[in-house]
Amino acid sequence: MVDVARHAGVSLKTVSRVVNKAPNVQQELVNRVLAAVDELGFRRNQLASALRSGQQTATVGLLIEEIANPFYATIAHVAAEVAAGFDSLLITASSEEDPVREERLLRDLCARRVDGLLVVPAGYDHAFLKSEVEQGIPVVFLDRPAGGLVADTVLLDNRGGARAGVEHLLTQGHRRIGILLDTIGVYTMHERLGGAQDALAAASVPYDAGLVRDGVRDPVTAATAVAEMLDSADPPTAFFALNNRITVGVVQELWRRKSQAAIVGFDDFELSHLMPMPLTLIAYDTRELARQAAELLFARIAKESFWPRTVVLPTQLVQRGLQ
Amino acid sequence: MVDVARHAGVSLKTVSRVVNKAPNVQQELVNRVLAAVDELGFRRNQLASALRSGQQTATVGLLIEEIANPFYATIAHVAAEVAAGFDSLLITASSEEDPVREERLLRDLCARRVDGLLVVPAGYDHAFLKSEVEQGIPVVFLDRPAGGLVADTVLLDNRGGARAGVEHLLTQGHRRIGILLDTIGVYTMHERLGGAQDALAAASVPYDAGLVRDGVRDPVTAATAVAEMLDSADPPTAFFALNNRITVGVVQELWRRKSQAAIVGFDDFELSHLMPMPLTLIAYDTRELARQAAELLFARIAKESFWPRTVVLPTQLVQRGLQ
DNA sequence: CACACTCCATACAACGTTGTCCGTGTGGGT
DNA sequence: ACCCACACGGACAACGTTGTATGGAGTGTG
Repeated sequence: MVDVARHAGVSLKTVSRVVNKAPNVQQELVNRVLAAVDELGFRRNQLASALRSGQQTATVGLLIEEIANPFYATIAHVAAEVAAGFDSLLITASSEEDPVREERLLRDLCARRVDGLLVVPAGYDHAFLKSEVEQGIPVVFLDRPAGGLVADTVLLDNRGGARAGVEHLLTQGHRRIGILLDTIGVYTMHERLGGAQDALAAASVPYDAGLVRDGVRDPVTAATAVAEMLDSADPPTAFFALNNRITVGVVQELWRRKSQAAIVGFDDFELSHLMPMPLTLIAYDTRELARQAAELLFARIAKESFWPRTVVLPTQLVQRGLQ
Repeated sequence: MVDVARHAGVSLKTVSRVVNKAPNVQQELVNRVLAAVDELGFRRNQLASALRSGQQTATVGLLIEEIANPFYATIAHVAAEVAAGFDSLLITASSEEDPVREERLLRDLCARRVDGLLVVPAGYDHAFLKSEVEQGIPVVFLDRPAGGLVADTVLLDNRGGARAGVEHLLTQGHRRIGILLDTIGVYTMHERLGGAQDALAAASVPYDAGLVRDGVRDPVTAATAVAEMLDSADPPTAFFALNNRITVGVVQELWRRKSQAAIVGFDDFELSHLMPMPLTLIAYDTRELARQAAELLFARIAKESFWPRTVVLPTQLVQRGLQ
């Protein structure tokens, strides 16, 4: 800035005024300064600026599990969109479902003095964020609730959606329903399984733990699990897949052996309508999930104070696949 | 830090030494300081740290078109992985194919003093980055080359891949091949179309501009274009889709009308093997593309000096879809 | 001609941290 | 008793920017 001032023949302070679009500067000087800025290729140092003038880094942290997953990619997209509306950029970090990594990344983001945090929790204890929150960094959790911390949260109606999905199978006469899920420890999986159990109980269908498989991490293990269950003595006539990767695996195996078993899956996915068999899916608006969370965060950043909110978004039963 | 020093009964300087893991500090003092850090919830201010000690923000900028697109999501994932290996975080920004937005975002990233930039260009002129590069911010371009700037670049063999794809159709006897592409102005599209023309010319098949449709932005317009071409007087017997969104649209329309036309598509995609008809796809290793670019960038950041490199990665013809 | 007002220069401190230099005390080796 | 390395404190400047304060030149007003 000193160079720019010299080059434009004005004072350092005037350059600062121009760069910050402060009023009370003659148009001619503004032009001279801008010309000098252009000529010297000057860019104001955001670090120094943020350091000096209180705390506005115009940067927001987003912590997700894995950016390659379309669900989180959508969240990142919407969050970036909302952030852009507030002239902010997004630092996206992936915890890979590892609570240790999660804590390290969140601390790092705080050290960078981001204006706020959007977090899809991987761990169960976020008490370590308490001091940061007290020091004024707003945090909004989405998709999963925080542990040991009262904070704004935006969730999906996992339980209600799962219940509706299983009810759909029950009204079609299915009584033996294979249920496939990823890690039971993850909040969403736990809730969805709970919803399925609710539906079974409401219809007085006994809950058979032998029909439930957990640790189904990807399409391949899902296909294997389906094969085993279908080859058992009393096979299921329908499957409930608790996420879209599992749904894909189930489709693959059922199609391979031309099975007529029904499928209900949690999560819609991009090419679901091109799948070779009818699917009933529990869909929801991922964009809306992210939008609400991001806007909540920026409301907090703008110092709007209100009690921590928890928003729960509805799900919807839809029919997909080639008929 | 002053508070921490007081609380631990040591000097400010010693706290700095401990926080920076400098040698020559007694273990007992280290423990006292760390205890005080923990108790007061102190986090070193990265901004101030980076400002003072030269330039190491441990942050890298990634500019892509759109994070919701799985191709870019994969790039973001790998870039973040590599960055994590260097204890860095990623600021991801989406240009949405808008050169104006691109320039604004890149300037913003430079103002934040990122250690380096990974850029998938949207515009054609990146001369404005020259001064930044001279000031020491390394830039690596990927998937598309930069305009008006000599810099490290990692590309795919778009032309060779497209040529191989069309050659595949030609050897199967197809002579009328419908070609569908997105904006011709985009580098990748231009190269792929060029490769297709190369193949046609090599086989002495006349190039019929009536068989080429551009401006095919999504699956729906692709399906419409396919319908129109099939309903024309002399319909194509095969289609070459220049990206995966177009491929999906072609599949949809061909399946709807039970057409036997052949498909070759550029880009593989996640559920391609579950598509209801055989597809020949030009696949490539997106992860490798991103990995090479990211590692090139960090090599530059580590001040390894060598002539700007251009790396071109091969493509591969693969068979997909339910047979 | 005194007065207020605008526009700007100059000077200085501060944001939180780190590099440098110097000074001091301690313990170990000759 | 000597020297020396080591561990630490204290003081200060600096990174690039912005907020505050002060004063001066120029313009317009009564």
